[in-house]
Amino acid sequence: MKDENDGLAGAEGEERKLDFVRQIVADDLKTGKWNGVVCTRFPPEPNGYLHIGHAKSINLNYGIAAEFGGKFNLRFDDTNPEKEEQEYVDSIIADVRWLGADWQDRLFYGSDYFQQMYEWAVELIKKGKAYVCDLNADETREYRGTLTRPGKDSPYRNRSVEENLELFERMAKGEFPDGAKTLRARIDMAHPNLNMRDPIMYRIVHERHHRQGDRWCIYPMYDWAHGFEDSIEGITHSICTLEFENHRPLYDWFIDAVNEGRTDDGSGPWGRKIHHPQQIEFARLNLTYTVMSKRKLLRLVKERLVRGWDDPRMPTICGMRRRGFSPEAIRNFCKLIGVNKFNSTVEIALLEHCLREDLNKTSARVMAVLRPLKVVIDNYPADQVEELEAINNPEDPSAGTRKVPFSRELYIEQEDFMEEPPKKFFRLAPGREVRLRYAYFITCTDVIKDAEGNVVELHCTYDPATRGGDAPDGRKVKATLHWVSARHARKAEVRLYDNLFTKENPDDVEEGQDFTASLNPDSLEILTDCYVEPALAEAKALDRFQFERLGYFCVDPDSTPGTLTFNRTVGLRDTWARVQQKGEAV
RNA sequence: UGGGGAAUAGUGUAACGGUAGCACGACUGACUCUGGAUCAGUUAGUUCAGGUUCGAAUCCUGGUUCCCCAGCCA
Repeated sequence: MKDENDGLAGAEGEERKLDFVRQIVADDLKTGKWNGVVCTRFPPEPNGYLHIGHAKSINLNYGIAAEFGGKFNLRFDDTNPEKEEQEYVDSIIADVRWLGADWQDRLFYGSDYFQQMYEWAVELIKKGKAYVCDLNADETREYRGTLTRPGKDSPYRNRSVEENLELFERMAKGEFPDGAKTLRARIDMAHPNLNMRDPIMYRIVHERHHRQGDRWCIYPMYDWAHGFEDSIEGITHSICTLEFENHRPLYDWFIDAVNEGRTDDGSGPWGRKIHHPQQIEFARLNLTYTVMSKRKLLRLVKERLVRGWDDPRMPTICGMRRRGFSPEAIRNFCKLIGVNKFNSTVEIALLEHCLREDLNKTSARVMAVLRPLKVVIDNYPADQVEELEAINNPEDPSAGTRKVPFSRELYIEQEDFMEEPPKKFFRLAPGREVRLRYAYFITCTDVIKDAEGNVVELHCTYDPATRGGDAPDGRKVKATLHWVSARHARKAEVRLYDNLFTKENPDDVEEGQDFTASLNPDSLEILTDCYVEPALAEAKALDRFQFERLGYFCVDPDSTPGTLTFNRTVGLRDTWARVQQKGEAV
């Protein structure tokens, strides 16, 4: 922790630029506002899977704790039994851990504080700051007024403390049906901030809670619960997203209401003051060509528009993991996008940059042919096999080398051959010589076609003097192709992914349509006739590789020794594809 | 129309009254046994109008635009 603390200054010793949240934390540390304590938290509601937007929050909160020598809590904000499930709790724990945030032994549940919250609610009633209201949901809305018109007081607003106490107790005992009564804060029905118009603190819900069982039938609302969850845990900086800015006055009001009549030494009538954290809001992450709201992601899953929460096209953490993302790539992305107070949309290209940057350094290279074209080396002995040495990772010499089998019949990529090549096409063509990576120079001598005129097989000759890939006479070739030996290759299925949506902003649709109208029909392409080099036979789920010249690939959990299955995480930067596109554009 | 926030290259983000910088993208070129990686370079910006100041992205005034709020969701 010490090192990272020192890391406030960059490696070169220059000041690291602090985002506005870190600036606040640094200032608080300087002024001693919290006596040198820093405590943050990530407070997900277990009603969905985590996505890349949550990763931004996790990295912010955990990063601050780590950098400033503080603590980081993982806390489930499980105050609504109707939406929350253990499945989500489990997935969130796994995802936060995978992302590398360490909460040590501080895994908490807001629902564990229900009794304390209940007692504070009783205290507010006694202080005349809360009342039981019999208005139903529709009436409550009517009484609330509108953005421009003030609300009006509930007819139940002036019940006596005794009556409120009795009614609230009976609510908690389960004497009333769902929705019959609420406990509300007595603030100001004419307040310009609607959140302050006597907000509901408790509602009646006869529903089994995933942790509390049937112990409660009244459940606290977010505004009432959240500040106390932070307070109880000693959170110093309660970091949340922009839409809660309007709720901050209420966050503060509730804690101040409890603290009224309390003192620092506990001498007053209500005892010792409770901790009052500072809420700070930042802008949530938006990414081009994807959606980030839980509601929309849930819809994609429920309507089977994707294969599930962990579909590799999803921006969920589990989807990205299955796609082949590394936590490091995601962390670095979060570092680059920064933190601010205004809505912005980050280009997916930046995420892909971070991905490639990490994968380039860490992925073992391997050869695979996605769309095979058979090549016969006519002058190579029919029963000969050579083991050629290949480098596992040019970016990491310690990764060593491996042997790749070479024989007379090979597969190369269909797109690496053109019968009538345009000027800028450097790869194989009739009469042209190219290099097979780590193997030999070959020259195309004959093209075999089927009845429709499709190229189905190539005949070539090889130059035995170029073994290993270098010509002793110093002659050069303009292209190096990847290949696999037909006899030794393993068959594989490869799933290619593209953006899930065709539009930068999927919500940019015509009247009457919704974001599903922007779904990309070509976001998944399954190739079943692929060949990979034999070294891959042992690959395990989630192992990451670079298929040379093609991109980064990851073993899908569906993969079995019999049917190897890979996901394309992201392609390599492809200069040739761009040259081609420009050619088409002209 | 009430209240709360916010505006810096195409995108994301710095500059805290003193030369508007960085990253991604795009485009050149060098190098290369991955048309990858790497390296060098080019491109392009302070929402607008006033004011204060020797000096304004930064301070002040006014305008414009965008986001959030009327769940017994979080």
